[in-house]
Amino acid sequence: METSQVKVNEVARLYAALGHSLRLQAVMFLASQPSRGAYVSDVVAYLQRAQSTVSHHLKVLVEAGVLEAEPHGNWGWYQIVPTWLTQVHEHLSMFGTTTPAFPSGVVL
Amino acid sequence: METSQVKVNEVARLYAALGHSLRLQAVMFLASQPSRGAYVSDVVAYLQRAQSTVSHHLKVLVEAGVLEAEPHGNWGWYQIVPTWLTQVHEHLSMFGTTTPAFPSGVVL
DNA sequence: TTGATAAATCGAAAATTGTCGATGTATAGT
DNA sequence: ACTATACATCGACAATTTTCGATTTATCAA
Repeated sequence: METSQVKVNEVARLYAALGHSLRLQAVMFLASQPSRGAYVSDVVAYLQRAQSTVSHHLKVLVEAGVLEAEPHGNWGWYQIVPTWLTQVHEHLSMFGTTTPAFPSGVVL
Repeated sequence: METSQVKVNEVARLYAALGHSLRLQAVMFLASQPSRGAYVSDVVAYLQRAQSTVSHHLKVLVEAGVLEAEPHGNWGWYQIVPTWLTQVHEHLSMFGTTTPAFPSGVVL
């Protein structure tokens, strides 16, 4: 179905965002901060990559819904979206449902 | 550190494996089967892609630890690794969630 | 207003991934 | 042994992603 296909793409994008070691480390770094966020320059210092590279990855994480950006002055503040873990858990629960909506015709 | 770096790469590979709509659909399809597994030909019929393409994606999922392969005769049986959901939840718990480990209804 | 700083965006090269047809390999049935 | 079937693997091309330096934009401070 089209609607569930949209959801699949959405979830796949979420997993893909976490499916890169630099991005995963960035998320873990942000999650480890007491404020659950940090400035771009902090992430750059932590990941030891070019600033443009880090900006790119942070953008990917924002587009996937894992992070949210909140500029303070000309400092880029990024923090974990409070609900993203819940969303992941909800998505994972689909693997436990006994009767998902799949097209009929595929029979074992 | 190197040792935790290995773990990060491992987890990132797990997310990356799920971060492609075809592979995510394959996993959902297998999870929807009463036996939690299916033959390659069934997945091919479901995903409507070339057999070689499906084989490739199934291999990626096996290498990430999501699926396990078990040849029956010359039929390729693939099934969900019973513990992979647990692994994902374990990793997610490092982000400091208070969400229950398993949504209701999930059966491993 | 001028200069310095932080980060986003651009442009391009390198690396990785996705896709399919063709071929190879092993098994099952006759 | 021969044939058909199921799947893996190969080879090649296309598409996407990753990375960095350079540039641009915006903000702050003097």
